[in-house]
Amino acid sequence: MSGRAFSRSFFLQPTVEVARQLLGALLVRRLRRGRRGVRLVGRIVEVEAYLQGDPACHCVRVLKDGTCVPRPSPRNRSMFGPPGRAYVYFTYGMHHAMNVVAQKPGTAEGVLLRALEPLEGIEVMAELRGVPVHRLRQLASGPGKLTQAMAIDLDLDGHDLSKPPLMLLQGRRVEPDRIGVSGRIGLAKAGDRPLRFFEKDSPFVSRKTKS
DNA sequence: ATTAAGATTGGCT
DNA sequence: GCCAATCTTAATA
Repeated sequence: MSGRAFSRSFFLQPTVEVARQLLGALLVRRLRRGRRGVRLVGRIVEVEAYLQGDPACHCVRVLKDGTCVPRPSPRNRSMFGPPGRAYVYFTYGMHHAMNVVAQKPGTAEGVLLRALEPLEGIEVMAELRGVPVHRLRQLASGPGKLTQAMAIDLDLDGHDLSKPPLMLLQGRRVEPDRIGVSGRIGLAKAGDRPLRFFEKDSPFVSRKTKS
């Protein structure tokens, strides 16, 4: 199960295209467990794109007249940085979520990783999640579950995803007719835009698909 | 300084 | 389906 990192130019494509093409890619986490090293691998099956001029994006401020302006802040600074890095944030007082940063520095767009198909290191993932090993579908079917299963937290904010201990590698491509599209989940604003992409057949995607 | 909302999850009805 | 948990961030004063 090898695979190579994505090129810089990959992340400079339109972010929606980056999102679609990240389906099928592998997220690989190297962890130290006591004296041993462990490798956790998941295949990306669900993502959402967050764009400039998008009221739902953390990097945008919505003015009274409805216009959106970039809003750099300590939390979202990774999104304004180089592409191919991680933007990890903490929310609801208990969950982390991870994005892959796209576009050149200064342009804050990214792809939220929402669900993985667990492939390797499943026992460790289950332990990190606090669920029985056989409950495969509960391991990473949601942005908060995914980060918990892969031991991703704020320490990895800004991390270059072409290097250990957290890598994004090319996998087998998901054919366009196998990709489902819907509105994004859990948003107060702009939830209607078709910016969520998922593998239609996968039992590992998160739940409610509004649309 | 104060406060409201949040790219969620899990448990309960 | 509904709601509490939990606390940081960002907006408002």
